Amino acid sequence: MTNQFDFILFWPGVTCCLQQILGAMESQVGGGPAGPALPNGPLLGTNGATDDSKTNLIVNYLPQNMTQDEFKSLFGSIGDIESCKLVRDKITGQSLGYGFVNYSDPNDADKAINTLNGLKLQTKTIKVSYARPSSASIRDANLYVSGLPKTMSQKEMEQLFSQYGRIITSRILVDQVTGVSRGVGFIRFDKRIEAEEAIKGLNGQKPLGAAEPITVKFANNPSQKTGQALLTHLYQSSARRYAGPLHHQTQRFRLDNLLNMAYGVKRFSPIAIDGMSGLAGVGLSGGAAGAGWCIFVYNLSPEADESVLWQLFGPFGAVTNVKVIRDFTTNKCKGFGFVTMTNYDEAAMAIASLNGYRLGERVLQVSFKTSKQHKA
DNA sequence: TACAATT
Repeated sequence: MTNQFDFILFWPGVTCCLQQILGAMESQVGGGPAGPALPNGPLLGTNGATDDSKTNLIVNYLPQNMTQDEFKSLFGSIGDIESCKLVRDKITGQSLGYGFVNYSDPNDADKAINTLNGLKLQTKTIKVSYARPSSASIRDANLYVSGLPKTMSQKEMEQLFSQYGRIITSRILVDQVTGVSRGVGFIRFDKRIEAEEAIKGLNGQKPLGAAEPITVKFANNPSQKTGQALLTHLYQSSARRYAGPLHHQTQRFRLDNLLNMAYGVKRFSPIAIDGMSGLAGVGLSGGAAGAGWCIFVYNLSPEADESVLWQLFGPFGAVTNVKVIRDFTTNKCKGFGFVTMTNYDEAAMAIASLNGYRLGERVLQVSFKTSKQHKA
């Protein structure tokens, strides 16, 4: 593997070759964080001073499964490496998606930026740039921002935050299909104190003439996640659960549904009558899973997962998306979730049937999602 | 307990 890299990287069209080689590496959602600069084997001179500013690089957005050896091989193809480090989670050893490379020759560092920055590896486009000197003052300077107006661009967000300090990276998360903003983003400042000031100044504030205030807080660091939560997350990501005791219930729902239709239950579609004028504020929406009716499901147990929502709503018709809202730290369900259904009639039927339904010890409350809680 | 979002 290492030799393959060394050989192929001498040739033009490196991107294509690399993608073939790395194609076997498993794709993984979630980008690498723009990590804080970390000590990278500093070599202290006799005067005790070190200047790595022209040789030490930070590499962001590496594919999740790239190994230390592959990392070293890729960047070692440019020139002699003084040291390099793929940053990994302390507990699990998983790559955090970024690393550092310190070249012997500043010219090679420059060459690495010109050659490898923007290189596409699997689903990622890697970023290669000079690393800032390691310092406590630049740690924990990453902010998570939510409630942004959907129309706000990354540039506009930067303009809003730039009054508090130097921005190192920023990002607005977008719907993968439509490309529309999800109203959530990240801002990494150069200094932690700048991030603190931005929280003081902007958290709970309305940008420009925005209708709603934004939330600004320190971003959670994936490496701070507990090992248990991480394992739970990995398990939930890959496991496909099958219904146990729930199965007979879904069969009953399906039967109810068929009976209702067979006996001509009134199927009122406001769309056909008044063009949705009576439905302002309810859950018709576009989204990653396509347009549909978003349903709010309340009183789920902390252990609830997506499969229960599929099981409950699937029998009523086309379900394009389900989501259990979890606490980011504990991975426990926060008590509610969302279901998107394509057709109004089927969504209405599901709501009418499932609202008040007892699931285990809990009575579900099911309704169309409202855009704002204070609205009726 | 009541309407998300974590690169």
